[in-house]
This record gives sequence, structure tokens and C-alpha cells, in this order.
Amino acid sequence: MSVNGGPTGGSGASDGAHAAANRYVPEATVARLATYFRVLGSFGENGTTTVSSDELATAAGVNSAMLRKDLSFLGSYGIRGVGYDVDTLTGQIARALGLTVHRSVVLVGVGNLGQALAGYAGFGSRGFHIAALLDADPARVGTCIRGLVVRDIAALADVVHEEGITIAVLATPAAVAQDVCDQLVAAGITSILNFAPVVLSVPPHVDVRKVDLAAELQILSFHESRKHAMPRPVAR
Amino acid sequence: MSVNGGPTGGSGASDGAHAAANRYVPEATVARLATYFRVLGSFGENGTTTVSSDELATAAGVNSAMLRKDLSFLGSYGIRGVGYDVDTLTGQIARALGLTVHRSVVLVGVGNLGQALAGYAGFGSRGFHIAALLDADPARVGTCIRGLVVRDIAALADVVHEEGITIAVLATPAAVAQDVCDQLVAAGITSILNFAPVVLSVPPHVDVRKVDLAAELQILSFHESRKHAMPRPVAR
DNA sequence: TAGATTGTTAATCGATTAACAATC
DNA sequence: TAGATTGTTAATCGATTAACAATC
Repeated sequence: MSVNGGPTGGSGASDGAHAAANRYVPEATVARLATYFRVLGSFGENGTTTVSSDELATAAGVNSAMLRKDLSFLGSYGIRGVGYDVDTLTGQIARALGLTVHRSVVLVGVGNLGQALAGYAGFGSRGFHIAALLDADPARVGTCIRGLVVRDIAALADVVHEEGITIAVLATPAAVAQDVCDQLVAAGITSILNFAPVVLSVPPHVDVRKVDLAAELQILSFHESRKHAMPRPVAR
Repeated sequence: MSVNGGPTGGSGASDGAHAAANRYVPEATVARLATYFRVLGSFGENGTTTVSSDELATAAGVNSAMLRKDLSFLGSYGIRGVGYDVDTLTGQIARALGLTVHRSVVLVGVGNLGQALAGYAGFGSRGFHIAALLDADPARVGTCIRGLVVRDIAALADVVHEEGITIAVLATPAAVAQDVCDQLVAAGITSILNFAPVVLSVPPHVDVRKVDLAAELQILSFHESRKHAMPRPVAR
């Protein structure tokens, strides 16, 4: 399945005014829905009940035409001349993102980065519960991190089945990431958030998203070079 | 400037066989160059001296036509019928990404995630040096993390000027991220890697890339919903 | 009604891919 | 030369944007 991109399969079926339950949603739109969801949360906390596409787009850092197009994939939940009801829209985006069902994740690899992820408050506050921590290092197994006992990677299949987990966060060293990934897939995991700087091979039914911290800096470095580069002489 | 996207400005100028120093490079290509660079590193460590576009593309998880097109933006460094020399190509990508000059970064916010980033070996091994750690919390200032003393955020301008830093990693709480961002920009930072779940406002000459961990899980959640969704009855 | 704002269309733009001539 | 593989073209595909009719 797609690795940080590629279209989201769906029907192209007909639809009534609100019958948008399962429409095709472009991958680029899905990524932005997560941003809209977060920004809507801030509006809600402020007590704002209604937002226009212009206000929401500005807060999310996108063009308002794009915002309206994105939202149109979910259905027609705005009111012309008025805007969007914050609560209604929040709920619809939550539904679209699958956040209305409880989602537990397993975190594999509690080294430097894994420990930080285990303690990252942003997961909990935004709909995800880290249900288990796993590691292969006997020195780490049995230790307690943020109230969770680190279990042996051998318990993976048990943990996944007991808790009904389908999403894993992979934060192991690069050298063992593919091996652990294979174990995750064998245990029934179908979505992986990969922090190890390797390209994972997975079967087609498994989604992988990768976060490559050094690559992000390299991309910034590319733009830095351009900013400070001497203009080239024009070709004669 | 672009926020995780948007084209990279450049000339469209003519070029000889190897005169690719400053050509326009699409943003999507820049992101993949970082992957090619890492994969080429592995080939080099293995002692491989030559790779074909097919081998490199497979290892990088992309189509070989796309790989060749990506590389063509850098110039013409392959040999028809043979492939690419690993060292030559590695060097050319390093040059394109601006990794041939030393790049120091400043990390602001040494909380849970910031501490992990400070200790993340992947930065150092892939061309970046964390030159300073800053925090606003007096309880953290003066502590030592991975051999670096945490300094007060008030020292930002000094640190940036002393070390010639233009890239910052922002790992503060969301509530203060925009304020700290403004300080970074005022101090002369022109590239920011943002881990705080907020949309940052920056002037046009500043690049921001964001890493939103919860958003990544939400995107996976979206696809999970689709995988397990009941097929909708066909409209009558 | 007049003003405001949505939802959608159509144009544009950028990215991906297959195919193949060039050439090692 | 024959075989292999690059670099580039052109077609396709998907994403973004401006503009505006629909409608609250």
C-alpha cells in the first residue's frame, strides 16, 4: 500500500446531500484533514462556534479554495453565507479519519527516540493510546516507562491480539527494522509509523508512513544552499 | 517560503554536459534525493562501486524511471550500459543537498522530545551537528545533555552569530512555539524544523518543515478505517 | 432583498510513468 | 557488434487555484 503518498482507493459512487460516508479522498487531502482537525480543536476551545473557510484556511496555512475542496470530499457540511459549525465539522473530520473508534498502538524499540515517543503527550491528547512498549534488549525489558512496563518483543503477537492493535510505531535501530517489521506484519499489524531510516518492504495490505529526521534537515539544507548561492552567470 | 512543499525556485538556464550546478529541482525530487543519498551510503559501505537505476530505485522504494528523472536534474552522471558510480553519485547528491559545507543547527526546547532529538545519533551521522541546546525553563538551563550544556533562550542571538547557524529545530510546547519562532527569525534563522503541532507564521525568506507525529498516526488511522469498512451498497 | 460564503467547475500546474532513442 | 542501461520525451495522472453560480 502507499508509502507517504499514493491515492486512497474508493468508490466513485453517486451521493445525496450528506451521503459521503465512503467517498474517495485524495491522499493530499487526508494529510491536511489532520491539520484542520487540530486547528478546529483550537477554535472549539476558544468558544468559537462558527468558522468561514477563509478563517479556517488562514489558521491552517492553506488556500481557502483548497480547504473547501478538501472538505467537499467529506460531504456538504457548510452553510452558504455563514460558514461551518465548528462542532459539526470537527465530528465529520474525526469520523473521516477513523478517530471515532478507539485506536491503540504498540511502540517497538524504547531506545532514545522510542522513550521520548512513549512519553509524548501529543499522542494521547489527539486520539491515540500507546497500549504497549516492546523491546528486544533484555536490559530494557521489565523497566517501567511512563507507567508502562516494557515487554519482550517475543510478546508481540500476544499484545496485538489481546488489545486488538493494528497500528505500530517502529523506533528500533535501522539494522533490525526490517526484521522487526516482518514480525509486526506476521502479528497482524496493518499500519506502521517508521522512524528507522530504512525503506521497509511490506505486503500490499500494509501501510507505512516514515518520519526521517535527518532527511528533513537535508531538505532544509538544500534550500539553504539556494538562498546563499551566487547567481550563475547567464549562458552565452 | 514553502512549508513542506512548493517548487524550488531556480533558473531554467541552458547547460552543458555537466553544468548542472544550479538547475531547478522539483520539491518532490529534493525529498527523494535525501533517500537516495542514504541508500547510496549503504551501497558504499557494502563495497559496491556501481549501481544501475533499477537497483538503486528498488532499494529506495521508487520507480526506476522516476529515479533517473530525479538524477537528471543534477546533471548527467551515469554511464549508459553500465550504471552510476556510487562515489560520484553520492558526491553529486551531497553537493546538491548542500551537505558539502558544515551545517550546525540549534535545538530549542529540551523537554521530552527535545532531549531525544539532542541524543539522536542519526543527525550526526548524516551531516548535521547540534551546536547548541536552548530552553526557557530555568530548571533545565545549565543541565548537561549528551555533553552539551543547556543555555538560556536569551542566548539565542549570541549562539546563532557565534556558530553561524541558519537552521533551527523547534521542539518547544505548542503554546510558545510561535513566540520562539519569532525569536528564531529575529536572530537570523532561515530554516526551521518544527515539531510543535502549530502552524508557524514566518516571513517569506524562511523555510519551515513540520513533523507532526499525531497527524501521521491519524493518516494511518484513516487508511485503517477504509481497510475494515463495510462496502457501501451500490446506489439504486 | 443585499451581502456573504459555500460547493463546484474548469483551467492550470506539477509529478509520475512508460517508452525509446542515444550511447556506453 | 550485441547487450545493457542511461537520459529524455511525451502522455498521463493528480493536485492546486481562481472564478462564480448557488444559496443561506
